Amino acid sequence: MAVELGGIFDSAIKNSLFKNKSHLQSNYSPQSIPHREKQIESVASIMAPVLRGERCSNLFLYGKTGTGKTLSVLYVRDEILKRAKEMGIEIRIEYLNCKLKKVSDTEYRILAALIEQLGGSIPSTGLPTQHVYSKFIEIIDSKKQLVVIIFDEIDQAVKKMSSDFLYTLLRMNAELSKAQISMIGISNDVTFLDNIDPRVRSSLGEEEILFPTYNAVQLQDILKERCLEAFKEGVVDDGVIAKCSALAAREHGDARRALDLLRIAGELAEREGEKRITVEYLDNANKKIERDKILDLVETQPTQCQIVLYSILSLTQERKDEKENKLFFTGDVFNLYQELCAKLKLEILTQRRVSDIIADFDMLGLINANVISKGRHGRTREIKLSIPSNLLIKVEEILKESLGI
DNA sequence: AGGTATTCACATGAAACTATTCTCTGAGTTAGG
DNA sequence: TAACTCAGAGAATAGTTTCATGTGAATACCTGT
Repeated sequence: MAVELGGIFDSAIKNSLFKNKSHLQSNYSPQSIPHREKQIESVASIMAPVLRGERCSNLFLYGKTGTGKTLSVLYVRDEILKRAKEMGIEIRIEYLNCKLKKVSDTEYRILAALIEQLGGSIPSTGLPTQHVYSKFIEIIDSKKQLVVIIFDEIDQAVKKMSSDFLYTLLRMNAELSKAQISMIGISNDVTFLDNIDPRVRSSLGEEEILFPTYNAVQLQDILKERCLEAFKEGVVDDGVIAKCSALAAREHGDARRALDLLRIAGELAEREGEKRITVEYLDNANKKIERDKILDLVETQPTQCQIVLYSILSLTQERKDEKENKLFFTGDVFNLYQELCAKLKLEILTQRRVSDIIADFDMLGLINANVISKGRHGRTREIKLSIPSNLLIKVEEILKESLGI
C-alpha cells in the first residue's frame, strides 16, 4: 500500500488525472442520488413523523448490494437532523452496520456498539448480556427522546444469532417509559423477510421499500455525474463510462463496484503517466480487483485453513499432470492434509472441521465444490479450484511462505 | 427386465468442550496518619 | 484506616470436537415372466 500511496502523491503533484478522488470512494455521499428519487421520498415521508415528535413506523429496506440503500437512508437522516436542529427538537438517529468486524455477530456486541454511539461505555467482554440490555434501556430511557436505529446489513446479524434478538429489540418500546424507538432495517438479501419469525416480520416490516438494481443506462448517469466531480476534464472517454456501466450492470447492477472499477482504472492510468483513461485500463482494473481480493483472502487465512488450501492446490496440480481434469473429493483432501500436518508437526483437525473449511472456501469463491452422490461409493464434495491460473503461482508462493515449506 | 433394498462416504446439525480474553469482587497488603 | 494489589469467579467468544442423523444414487438382491 505504501508504494501505491507514493505513486499517487508523486503524480498528484505533477499531473493528476483526478480532481477529487474522494468522490469515487464508496464512503462518499454525493449531493444528489440519481434514479432514487422515489425511494428517498418514501423513506422521508415514513420518517417524517419524528419531526412532530411522534414515533415513526419501523421500516425495512431491501435490494441487492450497491443499489443505494445506505446512501439514501443516510441522506434522509442528515436532512431530518438538519431540520430537527433548526426546530430545536431532539432526535437521535443512529446508524449501525452489523457486518463490521468490530460489531461482529453477537447481540452483546451490537448492543455494546449502540451504547457506545449513544455516549455510554461498555466493556468489550466480561459482562452478562442481561446487564448490557438493562444498561441500553437505561441510556435510552434516561430522558424523553425519539431514537431511530438503522441496522445496515441486518441479515448478517440474524444469520448468526437468532431473530429473538430482533424480537426483543422490537418489543423494547413496552419497557421504555419516556423515550421511544423505531427501527430501520437494511438488507441485501431480498428473501430475508420471508424466512424469519413472523412476529418480527410483521413489526419490522410495517413499511417496506424495495430498491431495484440499476440498469446500464442508470449506472451511466451515476458514473457521468461522479466523473464530473472526480476527474479533470477530458480524462474520461464516453466509451469508458459506457463500458464500465455495462460491466457493472452485468454483475447485478452494483453501483459501488462500478465506481471502484473506475477509480482503480484511474489510478492505474495515472501511475503509468497516461493523460486519459482508456478501455484497457478498465479491463486491468477489473483484473486487479479480483486479484487483490483473492491474494488478500489467501494471505489472511489461519494456518490450518492454509494447509487445507495448499492440499487442494497440490491435488489440482497433481491431477492436471496425469490426465485432463480428473476431479477429487473431500476424502482426498483430508488425506493429503493429514500428511502435511504430520510433516509440519501440527495437530490434525477432525474431518468434520476440514469439511467445514472446504465449505467456507466454497463460499469465499476460492474453490468450486458441489455435493454429489457417487451412488454406492457414497456422497461427497466434488472439488475444483477456481483461482485463475495466472494467480496460481503467486498463491502457492504465499502459502509456502507462511507455512514455511 | 423391472422393482426394491442396501450401502457407501461423506454432508449437515446440534451440543458440548477449550482456551483466551475481559470485568468484577473481595481478601490481603501497604503506607500514611 | 483508606488506598492499592492481586488472585479467583464469571461471562463471552472463536474454534473445535463429539455425537447424531441425513442423503442420492450405484449396486446388490429379489421377483415374476
